[in-house]
Amino acid sequence: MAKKPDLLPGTLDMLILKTLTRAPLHGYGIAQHIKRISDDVLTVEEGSLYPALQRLLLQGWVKAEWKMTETNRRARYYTLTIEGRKQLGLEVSEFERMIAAIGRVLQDQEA
Amino acid sequence: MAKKPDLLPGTLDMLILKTLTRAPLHGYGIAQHIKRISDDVLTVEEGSLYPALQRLLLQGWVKAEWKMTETNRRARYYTLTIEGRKQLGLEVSEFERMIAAIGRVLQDQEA
DNA sequence: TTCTATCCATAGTTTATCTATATATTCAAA
DNA sequence: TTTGAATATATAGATAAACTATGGATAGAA
Repeated sequence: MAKKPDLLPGTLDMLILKTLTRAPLHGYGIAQHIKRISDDVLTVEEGSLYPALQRLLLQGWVKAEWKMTETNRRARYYTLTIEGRKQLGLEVSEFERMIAAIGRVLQDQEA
Repeated sequence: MAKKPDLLPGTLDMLILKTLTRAPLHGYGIAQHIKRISDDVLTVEEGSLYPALQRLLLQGWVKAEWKMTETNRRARYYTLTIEGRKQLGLEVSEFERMIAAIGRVLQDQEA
């Protein structure tokens, strides 16, 4: 039996960037937000999350800053950059183009 | 600049299985069909296609048979099995569940 | 004080896709 | 007639993303 994936591969960076359009947020909060808004369908494992955040930093799509949370915990807050916002737009367009194309294949009638 | 992917990772098996609901077909024809029906958005590279077909055979979701094409060429025709049809249903449900969840994240309003 | 939730991070594995390459045949064009 | 494009299969090796499994640390509640 094939196990259900936690994510659609290739969509994690987009989901993180989108989450950061609301406000700067730390990694743990990003993962929580994605899980909650998706009604528990999408789960971001730590082993996927932190490498993804490193990628985004390296690309200059987010910047990071250590701060204290409301509950007095040390956390690294990520903020979307201008380039990151642009990148999000590109990724969303491409994603929509892809799922529309997949939709055409899936809806193609047999017989 | 990130290169546009040819496919959304994780969706190829589903696309192949769906293509085979129409009629048995050889690998080359499957790739052509997906490309055509998707309006050239989805391109299945040979290095993705043939390993995918091996996976599907191994899982018992398709069976294969060598035949001659209409143009008198030797080709391996793949046929969807009962299990393959069932699997397709599962994969389509899961895919739709995922994209609906991603849609909720993407549509979440900032501000 | 012990457990749960919050928070970060990396090492190593797995898996899918892609690039590149190899082989072979048919048919049309030059 | 030979050359190239399209048809057809397949694998090896590289790349990249995600996952499993760890490890560490602190706050606050029970």
